[in-house]
Amino acid sequence: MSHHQAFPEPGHDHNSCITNALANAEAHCRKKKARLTSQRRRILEIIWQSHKPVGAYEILEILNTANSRKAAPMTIYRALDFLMEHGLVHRLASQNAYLGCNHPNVAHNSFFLICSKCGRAGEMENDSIDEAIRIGALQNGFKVENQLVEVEGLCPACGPGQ
Amino acid sequence: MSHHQAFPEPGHDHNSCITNALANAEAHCRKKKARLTSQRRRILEIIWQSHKPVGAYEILEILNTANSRKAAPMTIYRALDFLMEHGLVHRLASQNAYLGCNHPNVAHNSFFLICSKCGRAGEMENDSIDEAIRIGALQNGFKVENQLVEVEGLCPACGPGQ
DNA sequence: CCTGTTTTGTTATAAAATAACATCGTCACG
DNA sequence: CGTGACGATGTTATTTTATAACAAAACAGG
Repeated sequence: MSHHQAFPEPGHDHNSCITNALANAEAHCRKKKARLTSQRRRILEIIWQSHKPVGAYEILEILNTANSRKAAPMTIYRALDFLMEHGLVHRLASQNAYLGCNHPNVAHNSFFLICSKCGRAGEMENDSIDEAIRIGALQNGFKVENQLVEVEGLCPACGPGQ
Repeated sequence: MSHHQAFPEPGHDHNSCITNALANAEAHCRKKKARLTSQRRRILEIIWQSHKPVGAYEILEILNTANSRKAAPMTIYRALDFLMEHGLVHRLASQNAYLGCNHPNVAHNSFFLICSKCGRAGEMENDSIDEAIRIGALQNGFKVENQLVEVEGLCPACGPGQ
């Protein structure tokens, strides 16, 4: 059993995911003296409403249905920039969408698993993949700086067993 | 030494890359009874002008500077759809750009190496990476259908040795 | 309280991709 | 040699995603 599963159980207590993520974010930002303003916090909270990656304009719409003041796209992208800079959110290039990260403090190369059925996404870390990529690249004389791994398939809840 | 290098030498005969790629494309389409029309061929040729991934609108511009008839973006995207469908071109999600593939016939999971200095990109295949991803995913109860690996770093020509 | 910096607001625009429908070409079949 | 159907292209409009540029507000630190 790994220290954290990429995909939570379907019936899990998601409120605690949210609470947890926000608490980690608070702590992380306090330590880094970064300003997790209420707006940024709110947007992070929206991102954590589910385990599905969320598009910037989706976030915008959610924010604006809740608020009477109407925000512009820039607002979202600026918050996302901040959140990504501090590792609180990752961007999934294959989806143009954003996913919360609940362990911003730990340095990590992330791999993303995206369920083609339910749309949820999970993050994992894996030294073997890292290593295989590093070696594969090196065989081509290539020095890795940065890697992007996004895997589509079936999550535990949607997989063949179910 | 592998049967094909992801990155060609800086001084290589690039005309032969182009010729080669187009010939492979012709052959592949003939076999598959797919219609590599002159427009599609032309766009493939533009993509092969370098080993750098090219954006759709870049292609458009190149096409339109050459021609008096002005094409619309749709034209490019349709050609790209065709070319991707037949494995003649891959899309790099991290760049919103397209890269020619010179071995459309061989079934392959591609990994892409993208040089952060010169912008060139190379394709490689690697069973170890495949396998590491499959296993890593499986440890999270996830069944892989499809994977995306795009690695940024320094190519042989730009790397620390140079 | 002032002051410089960071954050947010606002408007406009760029960049990437798709939708919908009309027209044209080509090829197989009669 | 038609002709009819299907695939390819043309055309216009629109959607989706993201950034630029500058003004106003909020805030930390002295």
